[in-house]
Amino acid sequence: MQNNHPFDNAERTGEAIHAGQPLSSLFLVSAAESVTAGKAICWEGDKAQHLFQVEEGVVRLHRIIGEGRRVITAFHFAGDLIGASLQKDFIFTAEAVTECKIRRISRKSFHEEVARSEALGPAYISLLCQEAAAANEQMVLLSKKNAEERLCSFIAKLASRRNPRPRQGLVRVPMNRQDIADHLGLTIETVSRTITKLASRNIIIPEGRHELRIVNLARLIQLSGDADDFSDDSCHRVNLH
Amino acid sequence: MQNNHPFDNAERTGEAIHAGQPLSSLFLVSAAESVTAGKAICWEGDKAQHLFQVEEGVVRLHRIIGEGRRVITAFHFAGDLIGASLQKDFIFTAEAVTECKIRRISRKSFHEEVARSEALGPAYISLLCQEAAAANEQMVLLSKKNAEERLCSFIAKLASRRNPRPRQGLVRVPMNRQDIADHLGLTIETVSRTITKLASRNIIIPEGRHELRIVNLARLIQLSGDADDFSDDSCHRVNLH
DNA sequence: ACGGCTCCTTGATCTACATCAACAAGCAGA
DNA sequence: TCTGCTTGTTGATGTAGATCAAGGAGCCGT
Repeated sequence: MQNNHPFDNAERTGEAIHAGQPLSSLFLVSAAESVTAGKAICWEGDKAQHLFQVEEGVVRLHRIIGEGRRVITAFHFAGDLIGASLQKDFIFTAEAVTECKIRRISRKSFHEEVARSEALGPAYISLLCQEAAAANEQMVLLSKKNAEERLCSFIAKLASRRNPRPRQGLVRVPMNRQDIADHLGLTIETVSRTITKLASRNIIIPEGRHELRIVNLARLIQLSGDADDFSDDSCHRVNLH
Repeated sequence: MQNNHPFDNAERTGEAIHAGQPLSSLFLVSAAESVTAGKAICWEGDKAQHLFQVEEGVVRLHRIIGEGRRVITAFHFAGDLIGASLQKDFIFTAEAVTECKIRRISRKSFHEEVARSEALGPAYISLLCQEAAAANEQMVLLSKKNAEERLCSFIAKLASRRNPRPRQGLVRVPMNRQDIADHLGLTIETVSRTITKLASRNIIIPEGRHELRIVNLARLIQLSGDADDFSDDSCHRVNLH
């Protein structure tokens, strides 16, 4: 669909993703399923009978509210679980951003296995806590950051993730502008303009639609607005208030 | 501080809050502590050595990002736990909105007890899932709802919660306008104007600073924009896209 | 290599909400 | 009851980002 280089977009995993993640082993009992880019994996409102693991590729989770407003609450990459924090129904629709390989396990056996094993319970809880922390970050972003800060936060997060191409500051951006916009609470035009502006300031260089070269990571992080940064004039403004 | 009628603001609980919530029992070993309105219970960045339970009153969780921008990620009411979804450090500052009574338990014993008991594990996981769902709702609100929808969502949620005054549609609003603004990603002025507008349309009637009479709950919910509402013309617009 | 897609960029204009600025309403303390 | 302080309301104006509109760039199938 929007995926021109399936092999480039797909994040390689091998069995690497199953190394540090005890929960991953649960998914190995089932065969990997291929999902074409753009296709749904599960639907908001359906009974959440399975959990999924992304083995290869990128997945977006979204919700629609009246009049076709779409919110992408999260992207999931190779190794990530989908549906861990659900109780009954899916509260999001999951769709493949790129060509994906996923595995699934029934919610029932998942919980049985977690109950059975010593190690799995803590791993599961830890995962839920990480999701909570991510959700918190996103709330802060959506609540108080401006367009530039949102983009910088997003790009910095993409860059910090083990990217499949370890080449000099080159970050893969598997999702299209509309996905980014719907994740950051902006429009496609604002995303585009902001990227252009960051490029003109020589912080990043777009290389095609799906790659960004990070020229100045330190500045990018600074501009992301999570600032433990009291180096410049921001101090003064704090004191003013 | 901003609490003029301490007895009215405080949510009564007795032992009622410990009924349906297995995790609550863990907190009964410690004595209840009183917290004056406006005082902090824990600080962002500190080691999260305790979990808290609100026994009486209302607590706000917030984070500050550069230049004094404050985001209130959640309010917690009688019966709610604070810090359940943390791993190491507090990622928020918790402050009493009203005069509060809280109990605490060390993170260590909490996890020991959860590991020990059959019933506690699932209750804990269930709590984490509920928090995740709430965080998702908030992301949608902050990402795509306009000021009116945000206010209506907020008021409807307040109303749906067992309010201490069961009188005809009268909802207590313990927090001040600034708190509401920082929770909804708006300014104090916009909150004020939007309430005035809803009042002029006879959907709510403000009674003093800390109470709202809900005149038309159905309309309020409609306006909150979570619309499973395909009754009116919204259908057409969906089809257009 | 040529239409015909879809996705992206750029420019012009509009608008919801923020910001700035009074002022009013409560309440607290003398 | 008056005085002062904090919180909330209302109005005037400004602006970041949305919306509207028009190309341009990359990719696909033929």
